[in-house]
Amino acid sequence: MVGRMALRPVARRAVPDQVFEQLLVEVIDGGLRPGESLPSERELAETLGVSRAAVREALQRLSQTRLVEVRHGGSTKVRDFRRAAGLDLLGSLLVRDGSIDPSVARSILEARLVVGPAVAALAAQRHPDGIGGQLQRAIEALAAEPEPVGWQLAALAFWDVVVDAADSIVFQLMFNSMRATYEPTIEVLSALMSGELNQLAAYGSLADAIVAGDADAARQAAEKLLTPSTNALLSAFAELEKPR
Amino acid sequence: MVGRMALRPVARRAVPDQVFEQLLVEVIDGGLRPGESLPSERELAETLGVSRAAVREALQRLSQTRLVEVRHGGSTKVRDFRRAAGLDLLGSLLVRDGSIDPSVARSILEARLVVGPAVAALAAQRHPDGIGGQLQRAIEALAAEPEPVGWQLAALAFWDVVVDAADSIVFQLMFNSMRATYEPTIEVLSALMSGELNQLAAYGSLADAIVAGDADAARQAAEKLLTPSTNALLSAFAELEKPR
DNA sequence: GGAGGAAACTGGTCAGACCACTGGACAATC
DNA sequence: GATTGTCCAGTGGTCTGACCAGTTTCCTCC
Repeated sequence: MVGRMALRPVARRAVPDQVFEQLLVEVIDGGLRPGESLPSERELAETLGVSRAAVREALQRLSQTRLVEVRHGGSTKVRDFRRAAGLDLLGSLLVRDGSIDPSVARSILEARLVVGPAVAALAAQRHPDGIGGQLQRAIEALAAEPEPVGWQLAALAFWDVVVDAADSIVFQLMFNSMRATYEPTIEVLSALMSGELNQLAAYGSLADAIVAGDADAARQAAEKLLTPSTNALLSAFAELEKPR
Repeated sequence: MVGRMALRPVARRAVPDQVFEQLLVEVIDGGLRPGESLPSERELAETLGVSRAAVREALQRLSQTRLVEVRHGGSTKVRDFRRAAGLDLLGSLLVRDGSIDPSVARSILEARLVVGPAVAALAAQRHPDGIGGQLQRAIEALAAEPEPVGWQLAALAFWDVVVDAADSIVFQLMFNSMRATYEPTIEVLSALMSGELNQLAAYGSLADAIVAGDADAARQAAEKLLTPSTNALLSAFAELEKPR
């Protein structure tokens, strides 16, 4: 029975995870430049004091993320992640050394402002059966949520319904990638956004437009919903980004 | 020295790749349903006649793709890939049994029509130094290209310049994911699009708008550039998608 | 100088062992 | 009777060391 001892779960990270992260940082921060060869697996294993299997696992993950290129018999080479990596790398780029990279955050907000309204319009265009009830329930959950973090999660759940209604696998997967990027930072960001987002009415308008099947209205409602928080955060991050 | 014998390189796929693909298909096609448990690694290894290391590598790749959830001590469970997987799964969804899934292709075209103009607008808004020359060279390469496949590659190179100019890491990574999805199918799709895309002038207008820094004009030029091929392919795929 | 080929790399795969964790069965306790 | 604690079988995590399969290097031989 723990009282107010403020105990945190012990972070017990897997060995290949640690190797992966070390190499990831090297690649992203430019310690290993594109075209450069990595040390051999045996060498890395010895250097890091882990088994070759662990190194292999890490390298293979880097390979799947398209950060390196592994060739049987040859040496493993670093790729240019800006030209090769997929959207799933975004999380690693957003959070660095435990803090948020403002330029990446800016980019995320920009993209959200483009994609959100488009998805809303598609959802309205298709407005599948039952969407009204789902949106209703999502909004009720939103209204009932006192905590900022819970509010963010409820907002994600709302958008989840919208994305699902849009019936577009690409936007669905994009949304998944974005959520995977966003969720780990939710504690930090929800604090910044807490004052901005209590605009239940805007969610209502968006839901109405989707149910009505009015694509243009849905697009506009989504823009209206996203613009305030986007601008607020954008200017906050622009401030941080100054020493560029 | 091989003459015209039409010999193809022997496909010598790595063992973990084959295991990965088998499990991937099971998950995507629903042979393994979300929440369901996979057989243990030892069991899979025996069933498939490979070492446990190979199975582990495949499972770990599935895990990174968020298709399964691996828990130390517990069993590995299938996730709902539609709700969890990232944009990098798109390639596996687009091409199935060697043929293209029309509903996925439709979704890609929709997304392209949304994101392309937005990226063009951003590129115009920022219009970095030297962008004019880069666009010029990309267009020249396009003009000089006789083959459909090479034309598609040159078009990708053009967009590469645009995306780079937009200075948005999110759109850059999205573009990378899309390109990774598209490139393997380029032989098939370039044939479908060959008649549609010889609109060099549209590329010119887009480049002009970007160089001029006119975001709205760039957005419109991009729409004008993408709309014809989008509609052509969309209706072609809609035809295929009928028996839904 | 060029072609061929050995040798010393590299990554790929396997086998088997042992560690660390989970979850359920079961006994001890209240 | 419900709760707590313990144990144990099964699962994934890691290591070792060996061998296979490609690449690259470089040296020999023509």
